[in-house]
Amino acid sequence: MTRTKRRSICPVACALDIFGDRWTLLLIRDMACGKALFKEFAASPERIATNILADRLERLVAGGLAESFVPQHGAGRGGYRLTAKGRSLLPVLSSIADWGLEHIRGTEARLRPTPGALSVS
Amino acid sequence: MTRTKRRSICPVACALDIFGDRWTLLLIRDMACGKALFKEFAASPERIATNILADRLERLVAGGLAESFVPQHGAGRGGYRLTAKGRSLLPVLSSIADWGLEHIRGTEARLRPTPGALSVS
DNA sequence: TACGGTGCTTGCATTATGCAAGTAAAAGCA
DNA sequence: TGCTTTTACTTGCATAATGCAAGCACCGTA
Repeated sequence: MTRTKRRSICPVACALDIFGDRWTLLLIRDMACGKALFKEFAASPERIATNILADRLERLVAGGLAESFVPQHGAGRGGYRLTAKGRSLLPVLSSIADWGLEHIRGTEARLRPTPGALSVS
Repeated sequence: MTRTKRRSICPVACALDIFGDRWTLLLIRDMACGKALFKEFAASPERIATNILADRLERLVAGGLAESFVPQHGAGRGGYRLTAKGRSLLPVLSSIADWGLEHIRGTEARLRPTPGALSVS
């Protein structure tokens, strides 16, 4: 995916150029659930490859959907978190989860958005 | 994408294995807008390659999201149309369109679902 | 029966993905 | 302080997906 020139003026087509792949929305999901560290994303059950993970984190930051942060008081590692724009994707995520739960046998809603991860810290 | 074995029990991950690419939801969009013929999909502004189009139509049918049909009275060509399962993706499509319209500059809602294409003919 | 349009398939180059391994820096521990 | 472990990536390479251009068979029309 080159993702440089837009394919049309359709909001769906343009949106899919941003998150129309198998991993991006899963990272948004993880961040919405409070995950922030590289190793936490890598430990998700889907087992994203680390090179893809690094690539997607970079794209998310470049696209303004996520941002990297370092803790103010120097304690612990930094990480990635959703921006307001990234959080605005939660209705999309929710509608997809609803569809999956209803139409794909064997799926379960394990991960739930954590209020803490969604508030502006 | 092998799409054979599921990555996890997460409804989002499983759903993305079905339509998590840059083309599938655009075909759902086109069908929802009343398009049915190969050439109509191929003529959409995003200009999907014909081999990808054939592949996606096959996957949509295999996944039960669309079905091919031939007109009863022999007049005209056949085509593809959404099944009930395919139509159930419209809320997902709608939430993505809403997000795109709000967050991607220059996008416009040109295509609108046609009631005729969504009714059980 | 020639002809154009439609619905594909095929070949090939480019790009994305997946897997395994490697590496530099930070964190933890003695 | 020095050593080890963990973390956050990067790199190399094989495989799969995508994109582009042709080609080809079938149908309807003339």
